[in-house]
Amino acid sequence: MPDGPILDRDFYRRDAATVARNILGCVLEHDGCAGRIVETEAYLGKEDLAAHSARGITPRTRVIFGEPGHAYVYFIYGMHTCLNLVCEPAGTAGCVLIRALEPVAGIETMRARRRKENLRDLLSGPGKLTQALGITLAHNGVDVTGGNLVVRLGDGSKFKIGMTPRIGISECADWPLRFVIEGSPFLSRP
DNA sequence: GTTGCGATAGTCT
DNA sequence: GACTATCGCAACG
Repeated sequence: MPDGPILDRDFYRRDAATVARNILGCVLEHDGCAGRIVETEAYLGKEDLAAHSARGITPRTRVIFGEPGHAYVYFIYGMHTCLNLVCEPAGTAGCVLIRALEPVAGIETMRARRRKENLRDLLSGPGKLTQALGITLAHNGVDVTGGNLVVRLGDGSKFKIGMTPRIGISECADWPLRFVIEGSPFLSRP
């Protein structure tokens, strides 16, 4: 299992694009399953019309405006859940969508949950990784700086960061806020 | 390997 | 009542 230090709240108390870039290579861990973060997207506050927080605080978006270092989990397309990490100081909206991971630990459990054998089918998409790790709507609002859902610092290995437009949105579709570990075989899309 | 489409339900207008 | 920050499978080449 990974043993790096858990990222603290100050790590998340910055703008979403900075956190999205800096969290690449870190390890997301939940209940014995873990994966290295290889793909993220930043969602900003008010001027980012693609963000759920763009139209202010609602029952659903409340946690995005809260303390950084918490999980924002939402339900989409009638069958999938996606995991975000809340950034920016309390009162300011901003979050990072975790889009893809490289399998690190708990691989047999993840295979069983996904009903797929191939490592590249386990965590290569926002809906897939929540299913593989066992993350549900019950995790909405939980603290990720301590508990059974945490992010740890990576092993320090070097990689090249790529920037592209975000996937699956129509507003602000040309903003380069998707960050990837270039060349990783575990991305949701190259 | 690539493209196209249907499934399915919460959230907001 | 419209619209999704998606996925998997079927039909092609």
